[in-house]
Amino acid sequence: MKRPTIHDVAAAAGVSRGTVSRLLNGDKYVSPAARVAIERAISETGYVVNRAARSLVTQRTGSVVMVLSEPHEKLFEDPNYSTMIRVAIRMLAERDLSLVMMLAGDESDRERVVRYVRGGHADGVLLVSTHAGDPLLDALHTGPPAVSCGAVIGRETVIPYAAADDRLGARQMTEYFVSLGRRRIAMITGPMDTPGGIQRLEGFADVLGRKATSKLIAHGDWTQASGERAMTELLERAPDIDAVFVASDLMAAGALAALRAAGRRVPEDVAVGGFDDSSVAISTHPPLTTIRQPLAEMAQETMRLLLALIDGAGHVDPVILPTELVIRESA
Amino acid sequence: MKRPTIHDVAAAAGVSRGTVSRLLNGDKYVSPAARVAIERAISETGYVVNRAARSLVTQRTGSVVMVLSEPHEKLFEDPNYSTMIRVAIRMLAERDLSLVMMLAGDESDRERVVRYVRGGHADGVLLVSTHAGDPLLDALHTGPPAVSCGAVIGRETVIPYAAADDRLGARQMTEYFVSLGRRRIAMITGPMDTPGGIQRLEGFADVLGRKATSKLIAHGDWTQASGERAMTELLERAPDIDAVFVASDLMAAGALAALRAAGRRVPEDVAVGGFDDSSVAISTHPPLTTIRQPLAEMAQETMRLLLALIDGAGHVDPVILPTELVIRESA
DNA sequence: AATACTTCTGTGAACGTGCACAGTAAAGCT
DNA sequence: AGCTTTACTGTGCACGTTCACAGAAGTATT
Repeated sequence: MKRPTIHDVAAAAGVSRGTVSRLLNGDKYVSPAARVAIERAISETGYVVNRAARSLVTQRTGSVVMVLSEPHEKLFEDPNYSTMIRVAIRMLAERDLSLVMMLAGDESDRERVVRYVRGGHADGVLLVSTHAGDPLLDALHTGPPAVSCGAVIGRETVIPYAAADDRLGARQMTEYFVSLGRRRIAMITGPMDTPGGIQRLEGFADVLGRKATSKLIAHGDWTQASGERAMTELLERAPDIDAVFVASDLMAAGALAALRAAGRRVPEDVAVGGFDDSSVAISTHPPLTTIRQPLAEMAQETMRLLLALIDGAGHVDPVILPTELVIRESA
Repeated sequence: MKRPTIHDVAAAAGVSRGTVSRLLNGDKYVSPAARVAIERAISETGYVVNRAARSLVTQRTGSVVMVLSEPHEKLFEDPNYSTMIRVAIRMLAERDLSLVMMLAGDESDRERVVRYVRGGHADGVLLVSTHAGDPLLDALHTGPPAVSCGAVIGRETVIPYAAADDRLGARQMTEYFVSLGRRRIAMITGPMDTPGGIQRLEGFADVLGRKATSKLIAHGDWTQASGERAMTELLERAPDIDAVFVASDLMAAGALAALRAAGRRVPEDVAVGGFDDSSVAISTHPPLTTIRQPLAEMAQETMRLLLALIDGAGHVDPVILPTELVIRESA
């Protein structure tokens, strides 16, 4: 059996297509009598508007595409995405928009994304974890509005974003270490081509000044294994470390393992601070003292920016949200 | 500037729409000369086919919808989803299909999903973590093909699925405990309206027979907190427990915390076994001995089933994949 | 030489919708 | 009474594509 069209509804309600269309699109100028007749006809026939036909004439698609730019292997290690996805679906659904997901891990992926967006298949683009200098960015310059959750390095003024105040968070943790009387404070950073990588290090340096020597700084790539590696390295370079600020909880979990292997007690010998307040923070032993990022709000604000742009706002300002120190047992 | 249409391409190549359309849709009967002319015209104009227009006539949408049926709060605690999403995007992209995400946490969500699917906006439906008796299921009976990652209780014969052999996995872990000489083996299950909840308990009982008394069984809801609660409960009921099989790694992390709080050493006093081999398994202390589920393969097989059905296969058989014991330090 | 087949091409119709426009009837105003 | 305004309704066209069909040109078969 064929799906009912707007024609069928109109016939059942004894009006014309135009009137049904007006009701559907929230136009005024529909008489109360027509309104009830149409509403009844819709529920009787089980009519659902055909998005394809609508898109064809309105030049809008009713969907937003979320582009995940992580290389494939380590995609989704970060619980960050989950929140973003959930919030995006939710806020889009309210406006009857749907969320399409695409990967942009390698060149062919990126090409596909560009074709998709250029082809006018999305009303908006939601960038997640896009790295500096991603070739995608140039291609996206034209086309529907794009926003990012977390700043895109080098495009801060071009691509609106909502992000946590990474630098503030790093300062909060470092100051906390100082207040505890720790003297030799090290840091494990994220990749230096990500905002979190750069700004958390900046916050660390803000507090420690010249005491933040390169000997006390090691780099990771957000993975647990890299955290473990970096910690081992730090312990070799500076065995007298009494605190370490790790730029993510997952890496901190790795650092804990390395410290345990080296026979250091946490927090007695070495205080450990994480970042994110993700679910791993409470599954480690000891539970991690960390910096809470307001993930849900970040996602919400990102979506707010995108929706505003889709609605025709010419310009929107980035949003920076405060972080918060969460004290548990690792420091 | 307007986007080029198939007309523009045809004009640029000096042929008619029909010929371009034939080339695009892989039809034979396109002369070599026309072929090169069209291909050149496409790349010169930057033409991208308009999916809405195509959908309108083909009655296909070029997209598959993934329906996440978790209640909102605890959505995505499970890394399971991430793999499924990644694999789905990947396999769909190969066929130029896109993935749309929808939530079905509450009644209004479900209604939206039904409208969407009934409205013909998806060529296939991908169910994830759908609970027994979900009202969505009846509504989905008609419409495009639907499959599930993990069995849907009560619909095993109606909705094809790919899943891990939960029962086998549970047997593997329980037998391992027995082989270690453990005598008082307890279990923390998942919710009893999920396949993982039911079948992992069945496997446990398969091995222990009447020794699996209700005193030694507690129920959780997959969350870490519930694992901790259940463990505490078990310790009260049966203080002489020397092993516990926990139906998920996340709950096992909770159980570890409870054991630590009770002063039991792991694995010396109590051996702990998890299930999933998710990322938390290596971030706990001690790292969890667990049952590996082949998540990626499960996702792949699920997609294979769905794609086969979309291609017109009338019937496909469920796929059950073997699990594997991963020995770490908790048992 | 006539016929049939193969390979290729162009054309018109249809898919279901929104929108501009024309039109109607009633009410309000001068 | 005539004119303008308001509230509402119906109609034709366009959106960009695929598909069925008709037909042309060349080749093989009788």
